[in-house]
Amino acid sequence: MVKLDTIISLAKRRGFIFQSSEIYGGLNGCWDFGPLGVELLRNLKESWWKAMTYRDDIEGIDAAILMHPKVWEASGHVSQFTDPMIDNKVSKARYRADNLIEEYIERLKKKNKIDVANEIEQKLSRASTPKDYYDIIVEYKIPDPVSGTTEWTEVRNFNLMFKTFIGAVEDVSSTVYLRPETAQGIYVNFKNVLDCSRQKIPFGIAQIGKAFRNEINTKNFLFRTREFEQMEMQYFIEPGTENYWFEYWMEERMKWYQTLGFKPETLRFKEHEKLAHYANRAVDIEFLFPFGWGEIEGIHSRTNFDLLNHQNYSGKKLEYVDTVNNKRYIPYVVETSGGVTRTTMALLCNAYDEDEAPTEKGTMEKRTVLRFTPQLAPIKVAVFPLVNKDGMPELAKKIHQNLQKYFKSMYDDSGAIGRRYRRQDEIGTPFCITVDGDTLKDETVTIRDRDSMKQIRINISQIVDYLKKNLIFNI
RNA sequence: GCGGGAAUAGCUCAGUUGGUAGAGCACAACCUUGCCAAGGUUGGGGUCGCGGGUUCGAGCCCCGUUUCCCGCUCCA
Repeated sequence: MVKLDTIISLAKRRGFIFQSSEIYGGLNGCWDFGPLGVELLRNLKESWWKAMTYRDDIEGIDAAILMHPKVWEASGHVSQFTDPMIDNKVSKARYRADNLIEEYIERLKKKNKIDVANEIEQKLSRASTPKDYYDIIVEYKIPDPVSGTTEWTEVRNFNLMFKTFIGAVEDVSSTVYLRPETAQGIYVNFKNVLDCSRQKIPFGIAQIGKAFRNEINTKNFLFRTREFEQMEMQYFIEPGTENYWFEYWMEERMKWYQTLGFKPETLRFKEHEKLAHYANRAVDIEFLFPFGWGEIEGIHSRTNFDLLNHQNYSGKKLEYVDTVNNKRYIPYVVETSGGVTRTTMALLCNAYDEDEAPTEKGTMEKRTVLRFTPQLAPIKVAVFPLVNKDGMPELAKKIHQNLQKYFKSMYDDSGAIGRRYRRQDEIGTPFCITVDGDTLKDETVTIRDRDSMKQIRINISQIVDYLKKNLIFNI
């Protein structure tokens, strides 16, 4: 397994990913995409957009990041997207207060102190404010597992939503949030899309966009960041059909990740045991990162939780009327929520490989190669003159300029030919075209394949068709 | 948030008991080169993460801080 350091170093060196505000010392957990990174990112999003919206039953939207504050009251984010944290003054360990209490209950149960355990459990189930949690911890003298002491700070609520202000006055009435998920932009537009699109249930709405969470910790390069991009699709269905559609989307989504070139053994489903308040089933698609398994997409059965709450909070009917079967209901939702940023990192990890390539002298040398599936590769094709004379550079440039109309192409005449192949290998360019002496005579060029390093010879007029054939998504 | 490690050129790193910075690769130009990098010549690029302090003098010592990595914790 490749080390994360290796990926970070290559990403920096070749212009995939830079640290945010690097000249000022960086900003914790924030990263910028460089020239190659942004191509990879856009190719990924393009692939998802096509897979989701190039079908009859899904429409796309692009909602604003800033939304009415009531959206987040209705969704439960204002009250529940919050971690009640408590610090032990001796060990300086920090815990989520509710987790601390739950662990204590478990320990009591193991010691057969069932009565006390049940009593605390009762109180925990009614607790919602920081003070509620604090009172339980004090009343039952719950100790710190690390230090064994009961010297606790107050419980403080960390809401994970970023706040900002609309207009000149910075107060409660002007407070808005940066969206912590893109899904709500879809729910609040459910009626609009339904009314304009002539869709019938079941149908979905897809969206790609940035979301923001004021995480206490960022971690593992792009994996946990405060600003990230999501690709989400909310599929609206008739209540009672959620199990069918859940299975359907699990399968569809896993198939899609496989078309991106992920090795099957690096992907798995992970069923959630503890469910969030809005869900009645949740499964993650996980990728095997250098640091272990990590979620890249969540598939959630969200019932009618969100639409029902938006109906209640807004006072606007969000029902679906099925005129054929004479039914009316608030639709259930099966959500597929993919992380664009995380998947881009996963693609880099998955693509990274080292093998051996022959040298001029006939020995073998280490070769670094990013094995992106051709459709995702930042640069699709590079064009070289074999040597810089006899009109080869001019002809190669002409071929490159023509290809640039269709594909991201690169021209390179610097250094030995083998070196130029290696440069392209390291950034994952799937095809390299070389103009040589024969090209001047019979208008044929060689096309060299990144993975096999094998070459075939074709006519200049066939290049575009050849590349098109190999660069179209097969989904 | 805790513990550990690290930060010197784009990357990987060296830098003597403190005496005002080097290598390899990369990059640019030219030459060479007839298919798998590390031939030649020349060149650009660093206030040693940032801020203080000690000192005649700090990349090196001290304090603070930022950022990254690893392990815990956390991830409605």
